[in-house]
Amino acid sequence: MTCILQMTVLLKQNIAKHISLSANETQQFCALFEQKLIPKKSFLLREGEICKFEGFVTKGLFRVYHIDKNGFEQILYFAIENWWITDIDSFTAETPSQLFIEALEDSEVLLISKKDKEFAYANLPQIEKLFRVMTQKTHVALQRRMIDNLSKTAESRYIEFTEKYPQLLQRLSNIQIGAYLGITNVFLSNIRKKIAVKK
Amino acid sequence: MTCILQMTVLLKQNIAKHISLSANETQQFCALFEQKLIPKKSFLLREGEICKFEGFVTKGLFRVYHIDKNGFEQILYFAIENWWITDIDSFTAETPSQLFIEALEDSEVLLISKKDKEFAYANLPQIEKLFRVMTQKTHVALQRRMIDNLSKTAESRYIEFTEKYPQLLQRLSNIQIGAYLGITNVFLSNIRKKIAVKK
DNA sequence: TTTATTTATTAAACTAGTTTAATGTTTTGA
DNA sequence: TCAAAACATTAAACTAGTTTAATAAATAAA
Repeated sequence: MTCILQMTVLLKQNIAKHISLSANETQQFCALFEQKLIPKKSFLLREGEICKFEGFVTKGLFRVYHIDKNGFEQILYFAIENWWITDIDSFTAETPSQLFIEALEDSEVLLISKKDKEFAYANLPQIEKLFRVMTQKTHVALQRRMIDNLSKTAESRYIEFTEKYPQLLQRLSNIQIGAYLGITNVFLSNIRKKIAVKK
Repeated sequence: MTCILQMTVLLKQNIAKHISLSANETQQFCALFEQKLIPKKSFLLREGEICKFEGFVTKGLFRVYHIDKNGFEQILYFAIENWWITDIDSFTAETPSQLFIEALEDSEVLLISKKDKEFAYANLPQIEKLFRVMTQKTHVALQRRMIDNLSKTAESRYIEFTEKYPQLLQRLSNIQIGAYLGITNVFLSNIRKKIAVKK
């Protein structure tokens, strides 16, 4: 387990990537987080629960996914070190979540509660900007993914995934990658074979 | 053409749906918008341009879409009265847009420039919250659409579209609806026939 | 009002991706 | 370290959705 001071270094760096925030405000904001260890295969959130946190991953790997009425899983996103995780819908509206958040590796996160986040919005004016900017960036990325899913074949989506997230590729099974791309692992096997033959 | 005072009523109502803002601040913010008429089939934004505005639709209908390298169109969203339109990526990063925004009917929008929006962020503290909250809601909606596209057949996506946006259905061609759902208009015809037979 | 253009429908051949199932491989856990 | 479970691969039959093309219907333009 990493020491909490060391972990907030990552968080502070991440904040600085989005906005410029005084050392004092940064310190006050980071003090609102608490560390939690999530062992592999355990859940930070399950469908039906109300999401009480917003999290920043400092170690490990999570998947955020939905299970449809036929029992198939769709992965909304993966989160490794330096990524944020939450069910933004359940967190803000305080409604039961339709998502699962599961650790795929032994993981560590910094969590902030809804109450403390509201405290930050009320008392640290720049925090509102931080989350506006971050949500915008996340939204732009999802818009691009939406367009890709509407227009590209599974093969080119897979190739682009391998180019965009090479570090994730090593850490994920084909089943997980398929659930992100929207295809079965069987078809992903075919794609991989086809690509291998080409080379 | 509607009078500008009348149009800002819609804008004020829309703001009030997201946050509570004093009459004074509402007034100051709304004064930053200017009205523009966009005739049917003309463009508010074209690929390659830098998006200089954020817009609020007070009349008419727009589509925000991308054209892929094979010349096919993917519709990111439609916007009718009370919807906001922009290319958030191009607007914030000031990079060339990959999107087109086209009026499908004679339309009216209230536009705010980047400079005036930054003025609002700097001087009207609640405006930061307004756009954080709106971006969050938009993002939640896109997350749901993403999951639907990963898990549901075109037929059920079409049925859900007709249930969710009955007022849009009347105003759009099958070609537009198909480009939103990610299917060809030929296949959409098949779906419509199949549904009609069922009834 | 007539003509040109866009849109919707249908059919038929095709392709991308699924399903089921069998087999071998890797990982996990007691 | 051994057995069980999870994962990856392959094949074969199948289905959802595309492509091309022809025809009819609706809309727009002159």
